[in-house]
Amino acid sequence: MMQNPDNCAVVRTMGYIGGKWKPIVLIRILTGVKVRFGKLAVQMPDISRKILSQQLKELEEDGLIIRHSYMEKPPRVEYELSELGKTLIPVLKAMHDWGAQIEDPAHRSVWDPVIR
Amino acid sequence: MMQNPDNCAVVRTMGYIGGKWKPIVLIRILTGVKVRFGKLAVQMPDISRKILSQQLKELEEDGLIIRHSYMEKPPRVEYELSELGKTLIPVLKAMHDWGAQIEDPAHRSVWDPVIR
DNA sequence: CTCATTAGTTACCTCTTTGTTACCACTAAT
DNA sequence: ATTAGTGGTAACAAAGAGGTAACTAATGAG
Repeated sequence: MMQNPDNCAVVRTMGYIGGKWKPIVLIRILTGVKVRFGKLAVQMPDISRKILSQQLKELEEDGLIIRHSYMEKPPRVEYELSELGKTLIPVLKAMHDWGAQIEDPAHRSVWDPVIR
Repeated sequence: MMQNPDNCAVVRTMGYIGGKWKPIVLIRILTGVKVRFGKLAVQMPDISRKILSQQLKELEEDGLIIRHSYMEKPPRVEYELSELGKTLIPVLKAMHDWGAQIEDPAHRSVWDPVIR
């Protein structure tokens, strides 16, 4: 009966999105359109490029996002949500809604223009 | 437009439940009944008592749970979900449902007998 | 008298996560 | 020749999370 955390569904979820930046990165990617690495980096100035690429790699290894690498010079890499990643949308939305309701910040959320 | 993570609703939510053990502890407490420290510790053998009391203190400081301390010897302390904590239930449920769906474990979830 | 009980706290240590800085390879444009 | 643009990586530093063992105090059991 959930003796160890590996059997706990919530812990499993945390294993996927529990990183410090994972949820934000996912939200930036779930717009549906493919996003380039550089664009993500500009949108999130507080996360260094190394950490960003590290988080993206982990998300890809976990099968939540898909990485498209076009062998061009200069390089072009695009990320998009996988089918598995899309199933996370309700979770991210619930987390967003709660955080938005706790303290009403004077800014437009990423969800508003995208998910409506 | 969400330049820094402090303005992001998802990051704010993670600040409340982002710890490794926070969601599990919350789920154990949300049964509605007051729970004693020792019972929680027994239910979650993988979390040390020190970390458990630390997480409980943080959850209390964040206003998610209420701590009832009866000045007895030996001490008796009971925890229950606060009103604010109850608003987290949909989030925890979403996280649970996703984790349960990813890989169907052969065990009964905490939700099943409690939330129906 | 001594031990067990309960819910911690404190000091000390390790392991993991996160962050900073510098650098690469290649092309096109200046 | 040099610079800008792209998507990174390697080496190192810092911060955070988590763990163990020892200690507290009043009462009741043996």
